[in-house]
Amino acid sequence: MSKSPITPPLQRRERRVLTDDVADSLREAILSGRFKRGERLIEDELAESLNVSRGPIRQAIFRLQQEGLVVHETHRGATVAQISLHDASEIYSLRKALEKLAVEQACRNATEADLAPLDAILLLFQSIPRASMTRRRVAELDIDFHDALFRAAHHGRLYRAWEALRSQIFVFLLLRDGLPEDYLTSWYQAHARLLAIVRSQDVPAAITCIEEHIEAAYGRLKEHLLETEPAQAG
Amino acid sequence: MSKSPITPPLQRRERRVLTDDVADSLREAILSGRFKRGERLIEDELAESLNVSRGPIRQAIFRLQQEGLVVHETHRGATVAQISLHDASEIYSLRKALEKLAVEQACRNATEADLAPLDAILLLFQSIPRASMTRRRVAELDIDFHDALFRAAHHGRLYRAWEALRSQIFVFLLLRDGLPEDYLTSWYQAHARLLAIVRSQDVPAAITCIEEHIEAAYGRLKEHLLETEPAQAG
DNA sequence: CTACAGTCTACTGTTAACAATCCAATCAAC
DNA sequence: GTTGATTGGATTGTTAACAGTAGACTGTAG
Repeated sequence: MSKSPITPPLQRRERRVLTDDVADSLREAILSGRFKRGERLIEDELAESLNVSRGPIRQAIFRLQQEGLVVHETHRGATVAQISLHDASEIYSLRKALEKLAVEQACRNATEADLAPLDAILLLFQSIPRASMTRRRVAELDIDFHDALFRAAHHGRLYRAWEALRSQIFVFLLLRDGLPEDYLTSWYQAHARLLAIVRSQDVPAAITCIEEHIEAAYGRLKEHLLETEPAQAG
Repeated sequence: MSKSPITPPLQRRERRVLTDDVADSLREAILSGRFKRGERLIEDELAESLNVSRGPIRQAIFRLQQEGLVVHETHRGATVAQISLHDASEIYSLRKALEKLAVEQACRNATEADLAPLDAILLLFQSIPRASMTRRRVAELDIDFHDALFRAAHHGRLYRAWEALRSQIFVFLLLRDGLPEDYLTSWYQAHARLLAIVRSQDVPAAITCIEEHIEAAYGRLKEHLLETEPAQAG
């Protein structure tokens, strides 16, 4: 029993492997727009440009497919995923179901240590001058906040389901160009309110709050998509 | 979990590749108990016994990891997943969230053609003599029923989230040994009722119904787990 | 007996060559 | 002009050999 008294601080260092690096590179390339939607991902090309063999490339592509960034068809290769209005509907309806469960579990299971990262993100948000705030920066903070929320739920399978949506949501957050002042203000207020409710462990209030939160986000996205690309109704 | 023999009309024939066969073999071996929980899966051994190289084996293992049947650690290999009470809690809480969304979407989107497979499964259930009914057979019909329900929701991402749980739920359904008469009766009634409500497109009723359905299943499972293995409270 | 260093083996991660498949271009037939 | 077969190049699926790591095993010292 007294084998190793100190467990939590030192975790087994997560070994990184080539596939991990490749997946990160490709993800970044897609999210930054260097690979355009619908573009083919050719294993040989990627292998050469990243200086690895095709093995890790294939595995990374498979992983990105799980994340919804890439579509893969047998013997036909992988392409960067296209998103339509229908995809947005799927993503946000599933997201709402997942986050409702997440806040419920977070209310019940989260310790103060779990919620600290959420505070930190809000603090970081406020510390950044509005002038130097970019769309991408807000998107990162947004994803990080919700990611921390899912972690706080202490629910491994729920977290993995969230991982399958996370990158796709990030894509949506990057879509809009402007960054109006009132958006930044309401962003902070909405997330601070959500965190306060979770901290108070009021499950019904938390569920209502997250529902409104997600629905509002979906509403803004839908409006934007209808404005810019009314054609593809998926 | 029987494969639907009817190919969907006018769709690109799904090309099968070695990885698919390997994944099926391994899944079957795990679900049938030939590979025991916690057992290591050694790539070379599997490759030799299945007469393929290690490439497809590795890919299949990653796929099974996604399904939650195996656990993989870098440089340490894959083992058959162990399930604890905590896992059961995760699986059923997530399942409830997913199925609530599924019935809601099914109420809204499902055509009569989508619901026909559900009728067929119930009919098939009744056509099998109680004497020749096995635990495994009921489990297959159960999974098939819910699988058809998820398909009827017409929600690709939701279906993929369900796929990540499906096999694990199947494992739970196989756990219990007996097959009491009243279980068979209530199984039929519960599923027939659920289908009727979905067909009537009464969303709130359907959600309530599926909640009770999943909670009842979880209750039975928990009771069983506490009886047989009260040690691992994981 | 316990603790620790060095070796050894079994296994996974990676690579590069080989085989099978798709797709577009070409051309013949109707 | 459209349909259907053919062929060649590009690209993915598969294999087998190579490289690196984790864990067990030995032996030694305290």
